[in-house]
Amino acid sequence: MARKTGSHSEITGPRIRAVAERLFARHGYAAVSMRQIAAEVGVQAGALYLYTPDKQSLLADMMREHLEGLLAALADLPAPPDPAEALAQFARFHVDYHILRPDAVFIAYMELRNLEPAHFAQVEALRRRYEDALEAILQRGRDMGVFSLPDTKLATLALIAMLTGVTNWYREGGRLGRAEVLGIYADMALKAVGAGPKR
Amino acid sequence: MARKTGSHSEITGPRIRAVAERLFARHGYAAVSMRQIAAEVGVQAGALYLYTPDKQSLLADMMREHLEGLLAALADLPAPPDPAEALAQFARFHVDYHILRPDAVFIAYMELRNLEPAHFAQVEALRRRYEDALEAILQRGRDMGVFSLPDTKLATLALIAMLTGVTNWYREGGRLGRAEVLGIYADMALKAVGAGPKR
DNA sequence: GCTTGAAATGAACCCTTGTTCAGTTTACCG
DNA sequence: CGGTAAACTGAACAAGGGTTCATTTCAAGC
Repeated sequence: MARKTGSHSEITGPRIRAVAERLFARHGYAAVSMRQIAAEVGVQAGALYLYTPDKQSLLADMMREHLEGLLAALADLPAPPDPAEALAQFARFHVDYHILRPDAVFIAYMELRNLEPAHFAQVEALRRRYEDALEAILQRGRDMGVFSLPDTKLATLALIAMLTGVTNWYREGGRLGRAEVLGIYADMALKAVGAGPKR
Repeated sequence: MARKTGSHSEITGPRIRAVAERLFARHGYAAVSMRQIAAEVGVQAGALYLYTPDKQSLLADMMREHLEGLLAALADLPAPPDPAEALAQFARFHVDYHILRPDAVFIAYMELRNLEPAHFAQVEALRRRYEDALEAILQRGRDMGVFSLPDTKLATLALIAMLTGVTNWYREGGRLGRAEVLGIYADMALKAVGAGPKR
């Protein structure tokens, strides 16, 4: 039988993913070598291949899992009937989720170009599904006359860019607290689409 | 004397920068080799070193020049007394400038991590100056009571992220024209800070 | 305690990297 | 037309890349 206590496989596997995520985010996928990852994990480079078929899969799996987690968390939210409330909830959710995972977010948005076509298509489809969720909210708000939007697709991308930008500067323990930041971004999002902030 | 007509140096130099810009934007600095650049220019790798001391300088110069151009263009704008007008002008300017140079923009925002500390400091200072220009507009609008902003620094970064996001999707000849896009972004920016769109 | 097999080593594989440089080409100047 | 210097080649360098694999380690189960 497989070993249990004392076995390292259940520790090394996740550690590789964690280290790779941090290094990829910090220096970029192409700039990080398998030997660097191995060194930080405390293992030889060859050992990495017990946990991943190759470097590319390490990246692709990481991105896919991040986006699947994001979509799953989004699906767990209630669906408020009021579009303004739905948008405020989305904005808070998005900022909060991204603030807590800056490395994964950065990689998912920046390393798309380093994916082979097959992996790229998978990841892009997931991202598209997420954007569609926001666009549906905007569409409904516009149909109900509470949002004023010349173009919902453009607004979707503009809002996501604005909200995701939080990862560029937010640091835990900084000048602004997390709750505060969520509120400000949600307000800006609501105002940007022509709805008053939720009180 | 130096040759003039027939000399390639005044052609090869700019071509190297142009090719490098496109490749860095497409694949990332670390993923592009000097041999790839040379091949696209139609020259041997060694010849690149007649025009740049090393690969790192190629990147750093590119980023510095982009940001200097951005700041110079910004400085050429008039300074409208009305904050809302100033913000609308800034938004239009930012989107327009970025739409026309997607590769340079992408590199300036994404390859910061690949700069050596000395180059990084220079580039970061330029970017900071640009952000400060927008923050000054927001600050003045808030002081005059026409913008409602809990935090001007956060708003600055949120707006820049939103506006810069245009490079993620805008393509010349697409569904929306450039003028149209400028207008929509400017409106969203104004609304986001609590000012009505300029008419 | 001995066997077993998963976990990890460490050396090797071949390829590509950034960079250098002695030598060749080329087109202008005098 | 010959000399000159700029522009470029092409081969070499040492270092590091991703990946493989025969071998060693060692805790778990009998």
